[in-house]
Amino acid sequence: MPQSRPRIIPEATVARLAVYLRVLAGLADGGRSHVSSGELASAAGVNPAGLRKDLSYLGPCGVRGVGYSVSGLRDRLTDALGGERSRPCVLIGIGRLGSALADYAGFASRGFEFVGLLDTDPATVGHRVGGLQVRPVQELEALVAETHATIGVITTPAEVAQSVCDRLVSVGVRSILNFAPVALTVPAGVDVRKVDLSVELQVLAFLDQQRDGTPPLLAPLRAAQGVAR
Amino acid sequence: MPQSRPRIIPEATVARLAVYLRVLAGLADGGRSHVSSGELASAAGVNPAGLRKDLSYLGPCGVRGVGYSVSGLRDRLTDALGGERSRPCVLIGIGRLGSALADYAGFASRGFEFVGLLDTDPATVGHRVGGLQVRPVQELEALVAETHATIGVITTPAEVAQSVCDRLVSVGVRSILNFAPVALTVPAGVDVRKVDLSVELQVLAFLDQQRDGTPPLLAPLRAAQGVAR
DNA sequence: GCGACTTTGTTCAGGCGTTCACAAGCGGTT
DNA sequence: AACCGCTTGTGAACGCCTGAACAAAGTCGC
Ligand SMILES: NC(=O)c1ccc[n+]([C@@H]2O[C@H](COP(=O)([O-])OP(=O)(O)OC[C@H]3O[C@@H](n4cnc5c(N)ncnc54)[C@H](O)[C@@H]3O)[C@@H](O)[C@H]2O)c1
Ligand SMILES: NC(=O)c1ccc[n+]([C@@H]2O[C@H](COP(=O)([O-])OP(=O)(O)OC[C@H]3O[C@@H](n4cnc5c(N)ncnc54)[C@H](O)[C@@H]3O)[C@@H](O)[C@H]2O)c1
Repeated sequence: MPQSRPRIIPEATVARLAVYLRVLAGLADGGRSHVSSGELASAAGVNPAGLRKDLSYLGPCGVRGVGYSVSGLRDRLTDALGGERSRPCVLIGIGRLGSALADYAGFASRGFEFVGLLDTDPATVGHRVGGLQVRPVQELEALVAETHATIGVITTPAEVAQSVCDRLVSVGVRSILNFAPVALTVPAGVDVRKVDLSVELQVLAFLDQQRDGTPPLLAPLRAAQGVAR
Repeated sequence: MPQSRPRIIPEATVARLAVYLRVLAGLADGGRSHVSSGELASAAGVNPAGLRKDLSYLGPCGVRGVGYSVSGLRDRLTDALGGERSRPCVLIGIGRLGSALADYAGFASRGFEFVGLLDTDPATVGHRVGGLQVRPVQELEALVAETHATIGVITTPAEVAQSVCDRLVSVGVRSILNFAPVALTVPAGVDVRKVDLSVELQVLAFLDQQRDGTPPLLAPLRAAQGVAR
């Protein structure tokens, strides 16, 4: 009676589970059969105790005194994060960034497959990118209905991102990854994650200034471990 | 005697300040002179009270009963986040993703300027991308010394990311933005921020499954406001 | 078969971040 | 000049997450 699943998993933990899963995939390729929490944590760049806490949300999945079975834990994590089934995605805005994403092989290996590339630019529509032909954005609704895409990725200019988002939501897409520098408004029940590269650079600039300007009162204290977050 | 700065600013707040700054830039272009915390928060996709708390780290910068001066607040934020000075950046790995970043105009407008593009591939070296010529990666050390670059952006394959990172650190770069799916190890005093797109998709997949699988016990409760994080 | 060592799983405390609610302050109006 | 409404700034409570210490448990060696 494996009835220990119903525990809720914090979103921060989910993000780390995805990292562990990738590390485990690498270890499995390398032929390793077992790992300790310490080694896995080091490879993932986190605290060993935190890693064990994260894994404990899935119930016991290691063997005391030995560690974790690489393949066993990988399968468990795969399952917890949504199974192995392929997740069809649509990508809207096939410019420089969109093309890079469409071409990227690293998504397919995790089960994320682009089933539709959409753009308005007549010069772009019709081109093949990453094995797929770019289609006019007018076909968005039909394409989502046809392919049952569940994830929408927005790489259009910021001005049109909200309207694209609205169209995605209207045809049932409830998971959206947004690269445009705007805050999207969506109804409850729809999840949006935003990737904002300018903000990342700006935070680095701030930390840089803080380091040079006020060295005595650096906020907390960085772990001497030297492992980045 | 504007001596109220020494307060420390949480990193989460810094990231939001960068968002506010972008919204303010847009409002200034639109000719607005004042904004209320409510309007600004709505545009940034955050809670109004939280926004005011964020701004309070900079000391009082609004007028009660009126709101915030758009240009005044923008200047204050610009200053807090590292000033207006141009921040020279080097980009290593001019593949699909690297090219997209090098070509992007949105960074320069915030003061981030790429002063060096580096790659190993002989087929890529010499090409012009975004107004800059790609240089062989052997010149990394010389280029950083010459341009005084303070930020390094890594878009190489994961296998070589750590070695590239080490070289950047060895010549004094203390701010690194990493797109490769590995946890970089750096000495104390160096800041690394990681952008992991596979993880973002994986989190969306998890939320999707959670929604369909266990609707009754959704973790906290989503804000009815419908504003995404 | 037993003991000791290794590593997990969990509990506890501390810190951070977020949210709500209210008092203080300013402008406009009478 | 005083009042009223609007908006900021802040204090406090709450919840989440992180980091560390401890006990349970299984394996390996003898
Ligand atoms: N390129 C980067 O490195 C980078 C970095 C940070 C943020 N971004 C953001 O990502 C987004 C895309 O950036 P980019 O550099 O690829 O820009 P881009 O101009 O190269 O590409 C945008 C694409 O969207 C298409 N498009 C425009 N309107 C559309 C619509 N209504 N429906 C469908 N497609 C439409 C355009 O035809 C174009 O192909 C922008 O919002 C940008 O701010 C990009
Ligand atoms: N393209 C995407 O959408 C995407 C998405 C998520 C993550 N990533 C990650 O970003 C990184 C780059 O992705 P990409 O799609 O641009 O790959 P890519 O293969 O197109 O580009 C990588 C570039 O790095 C260069 N390179 C290799 N070794 C180098 C070295 N030692 N020094 C300098 N340059 C070197 C290569 O010549 C190539 O030009 C990868 O780590 C990838 O996992 C990419």
